Amino acid sequence: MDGIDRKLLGLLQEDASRTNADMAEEVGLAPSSCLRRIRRFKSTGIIDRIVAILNPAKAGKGTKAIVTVELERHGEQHARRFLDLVIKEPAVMQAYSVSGETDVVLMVRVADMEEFDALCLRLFQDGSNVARYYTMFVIRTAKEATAIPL
Amino acid sequence: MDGIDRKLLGLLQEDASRTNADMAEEVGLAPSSCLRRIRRFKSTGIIDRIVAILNPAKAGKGTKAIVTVELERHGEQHARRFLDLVIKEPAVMQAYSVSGETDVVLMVRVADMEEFDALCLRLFQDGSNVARYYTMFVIRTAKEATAIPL
DNA sequence: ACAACTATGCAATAGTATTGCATAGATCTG
DNA sequence: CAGATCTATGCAATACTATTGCATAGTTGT
Repeated sequence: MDGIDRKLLGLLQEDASRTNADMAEEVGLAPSSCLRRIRRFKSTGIIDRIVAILNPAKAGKGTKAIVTVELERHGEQHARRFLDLVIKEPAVMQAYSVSGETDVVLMVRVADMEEFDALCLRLFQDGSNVARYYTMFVIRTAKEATAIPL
Repeated sequence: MDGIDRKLLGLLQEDASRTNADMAEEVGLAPSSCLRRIRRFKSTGIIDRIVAILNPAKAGKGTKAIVTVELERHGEQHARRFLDLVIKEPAVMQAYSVSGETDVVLMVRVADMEEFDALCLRLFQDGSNVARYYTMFVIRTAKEATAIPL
């Protein structure tokens, strides 16, 4: 993992649709050498996957909410049961167990309030082990990057 | 935007490194027709970009934190000034103005606590208009998708 | 019912990734 | 320190893939 590797990963995190020859020139390598490094990234798992990032508004999912959840019963078993429930929902894009006041944080993408309401009914119904939940609706997205700093 | 479009966008959100011919067969189109649809996604902006998603741990940024921020002085001018400050930090991957108890939510990726500490010193110093901030460290990532449900 | 527009498939072409091979550099070993 | 081993590199040939022109079929609007 040298400077060229970091530069390449940076380029790929910004735009993975560029041609290999193009990126090779930018980092100062021959196309074949460049390609072999990129392939190594994939085989070692540093690059997890190559994906298309959609524009949320144009994809009809313009509403984003951050939901913090306080569980009723804590402990491994109960926590896992709730998480297993939420990760099945496509609208729940991220789900984290966290330290602090609450136990779980969910990042949710929906079309509108109606869809959000329906989701909450499914996730926070009686028996889903949720004591309370707090919703923060995203008013403005100042930054939404996928690139990890290197 | 028909069923084939949604199927294609789904495939591209999962794996954008597949060959066009491959995906064309899966959705039941000729390669040329499939390619034209994908190109249209890009030109209309439904597809924002194609990127490499890195494995955070293997990229040396294994620590993630969700930071909620309460501003000292509210209002457009002051809020924007703080956001302009935070979006410059590569470690701040997402930054949102939100409704609710706090004003801003940051999603932060760092290597370790030392790096997090240094970041906080830069972001929450005197004069940055922050009244309080609350940090939730991610203990377990149950789900971290980039795909928007269609 | 006709015209205009759009999407499709085929086949030829252009562009790009991929591989084998010889070489240079780095690292290890006795 | 010399020799051996391993790894990365560049070049050039090859294989693969995207891309385009064109004729056709389907759809929409008047």
